[in-house]
Amino acid sequence: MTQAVRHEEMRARNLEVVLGAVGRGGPLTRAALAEVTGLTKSTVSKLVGDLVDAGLLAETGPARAGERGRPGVAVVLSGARVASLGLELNVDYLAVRVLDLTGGVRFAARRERDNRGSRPKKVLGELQALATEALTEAHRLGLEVAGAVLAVSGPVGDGVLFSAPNLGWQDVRPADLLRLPVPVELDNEANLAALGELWYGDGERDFLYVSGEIGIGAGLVVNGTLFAGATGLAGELGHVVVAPEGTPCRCGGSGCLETYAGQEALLAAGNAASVPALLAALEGGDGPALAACAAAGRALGIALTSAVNLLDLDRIVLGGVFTQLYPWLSGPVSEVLTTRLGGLRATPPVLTASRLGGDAATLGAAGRIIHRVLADPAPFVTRAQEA
Amino acid sequence: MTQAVRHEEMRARNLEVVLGAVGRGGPLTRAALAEVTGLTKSTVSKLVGDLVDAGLLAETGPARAGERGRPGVAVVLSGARVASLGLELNVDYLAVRVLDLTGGVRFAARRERDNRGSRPKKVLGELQALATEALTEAHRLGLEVAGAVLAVSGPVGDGVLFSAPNLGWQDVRPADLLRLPVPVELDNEANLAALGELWYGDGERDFLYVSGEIGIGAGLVVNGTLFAGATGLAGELGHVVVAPEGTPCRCGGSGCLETYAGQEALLAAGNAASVPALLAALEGGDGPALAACAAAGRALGIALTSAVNLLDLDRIVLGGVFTQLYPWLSGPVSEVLTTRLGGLRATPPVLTASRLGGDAATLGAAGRIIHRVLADPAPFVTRAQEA
DNA sequence: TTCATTTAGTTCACGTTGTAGACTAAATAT
DNA sequence: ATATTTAGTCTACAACGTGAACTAAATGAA
Repeated sequence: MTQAVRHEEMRARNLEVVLGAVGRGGPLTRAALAEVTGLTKSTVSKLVGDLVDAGLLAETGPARAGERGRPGVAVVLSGARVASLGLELNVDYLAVRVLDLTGGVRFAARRERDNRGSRPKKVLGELQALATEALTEAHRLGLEVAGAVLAVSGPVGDGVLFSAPNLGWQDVRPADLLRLPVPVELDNEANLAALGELWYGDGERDFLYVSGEIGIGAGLVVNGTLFAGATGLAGELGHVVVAPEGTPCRCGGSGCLETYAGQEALLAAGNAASVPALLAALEGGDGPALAACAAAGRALGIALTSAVNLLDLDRIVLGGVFTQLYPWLSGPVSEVLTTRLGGLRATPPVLTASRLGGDAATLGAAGRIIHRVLADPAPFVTRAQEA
Repeated sequence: MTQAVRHEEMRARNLEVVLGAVGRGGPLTRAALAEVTGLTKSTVSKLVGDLVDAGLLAETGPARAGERGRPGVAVVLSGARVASLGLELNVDYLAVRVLDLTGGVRFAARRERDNRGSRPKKVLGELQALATEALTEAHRLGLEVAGAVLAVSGPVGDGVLFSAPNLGWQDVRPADLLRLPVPVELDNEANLAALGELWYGDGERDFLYVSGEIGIGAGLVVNGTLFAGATGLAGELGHVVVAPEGTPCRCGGSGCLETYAGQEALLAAGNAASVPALLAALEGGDGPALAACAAAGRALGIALTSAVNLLDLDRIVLGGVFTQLYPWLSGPVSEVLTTRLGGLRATPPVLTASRLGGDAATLGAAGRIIHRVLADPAPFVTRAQEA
């Protein structure tokens, strides 16, 4: 239901409109903002003034020199006040990242460590230490950290990580074990990585981000918005059926994509002990490794065919392990997509490797808080007091 | 991008808030509306007055008799002014329906006729005649028809019906051949039927509506909103892969759901010449017919498993031919869903037959216009003139 | 150099809309 | 009959955006 609009909400919405226009349109003068937003110059002036006072916008030098007329003063997003904390808990590493309002990385750290089989308390304790470092640094830089988001691999709902196949965890509430002075939210790694690609990638607004790890997840972005389904569990690409009578899967079904293109299946089929080993074998032209990738690619192509038909996808971004395997996967995947979708779609979907690689999840996690501030700056803005 | 909010938009939004609250909350007094919306009594009074003057709300008799205090006057949606026209072009029939703001059916007609192979011009000419009847009747009832929406089976975009497998049409612009005094929009039958179930069904706000015809389409409703994908082509359930090395499909792929559960496959496997014949055979316990349905059900179950994993579905509504075949399909479909999803979801999705049956599409088509008026009533409301 | 022209930004009286609380209206309870 | 309670209206007021006048700061022409 739409909420009632009072004067306060009108102002809040217009603050957002101005801030958003600057965020998208680069440096803009007040006059240009009036043009773009449809508000009058007076209104824009007031709003910009308040946003500058709040530390969300900053004036740059005079713009547009050399032309006739008084040059305007352009404003840009200011990274001086608000920041956010992105956290990632992966099988092989822990990562944190502090982002300011402009998308600038103010702090980033990553600790390689094997979390397989470790107890939640221990792993989250280490993450807490890392996060505290990040918060300390943010504080030293004079930044107000508006919140934190933690990315985990596995289905998430209501603050609970239902299961983490790669860690062997079940029904964990990370926020309870992660005592931080800022509120911590939890979300799925694939969803957050998709948002990372959306906000800090190449500017595409419609795509499916596929995260290949032990499990295979996906995050769907449509018109610049994440689609998470009714309860936030959408994107379980790993259990899309690729062969109804195929290999049994831990989910209870059989022939799920995961049993053909999941990390474990890939390594087993490629006779490799680890992903680096598999990569080395592939680069060395090793037969089983190449065959394993080709088979995984075809399976992925079939699952993606179903996904394209259901979700209407024009662009697919391969992330996680698939980013590194992209040179060996893209051929078979594209081939399957092209043959199977030729009769239905004018052009097959564009396939690319993730541009952000392993940074996507922390960028998306931190970006989520940043974009919440951009979408509703009012709480950070004090009404200008008429002297 | 959010648009700037001026006083006019503030008022427009609040008109919507009040109208929407009445639409959802049944008869409500001004006092109750103030409570519900968070607006003050004075504001609500003004807005309600204008909406009543506009013919969008109507006062009913005094509410809440027998209690202490002055009884309030409840208002309800008024069906007296605005109406809309829903049109459906199906293989076997043409249908029209006039709906008023309350969802009341003011006119409905359906002409059975076999449109297979007919030229677009001829079929749409007949539809135009039927639609004109409907508009005449609406006019006689004093209703202002705000618009019309036409439901067709097949992928649609930008007013173009790209292909209609059941009719043998390609790249038709129905609105051009359908000269009516109201603007005509075009949309996919599965999407519109899904909206019909949402607005005039049993009030569920999250479900996948599956339309089984010659092709198999689907409309996804999440949180009361239709999900149509980036270009409006989402929901092509018929070409979800059910068996990668299976029966070749007209789409260029093979093993698509359509080749197992599409109407043609069903009739062929069941040795029946038509759907009524198949139904008769099923009721008579005919072996091949029963086997055909069971096989189609299993295939549908596999495709829906993929859909549930990708879209996070809690509820699936079977429409089109599947509604009539529901007694024979639900068993195998449920069984497959339960086994294959058991390890992933707490409860398997609820499976039901469409409640509206063949009426869903025209209801959704007409409802689309109605809900557009409900979502933005301002154009219909004249500012009250202070005498 | 001077001044017209052009564009940017600010100021202020005003219009529109929602607010708060007093006021009127219409019912039941005592 | 009168107090009490709830509904709805009325009116002075406040919040916010508007529009036009005004000031500021640049270029270009005389």
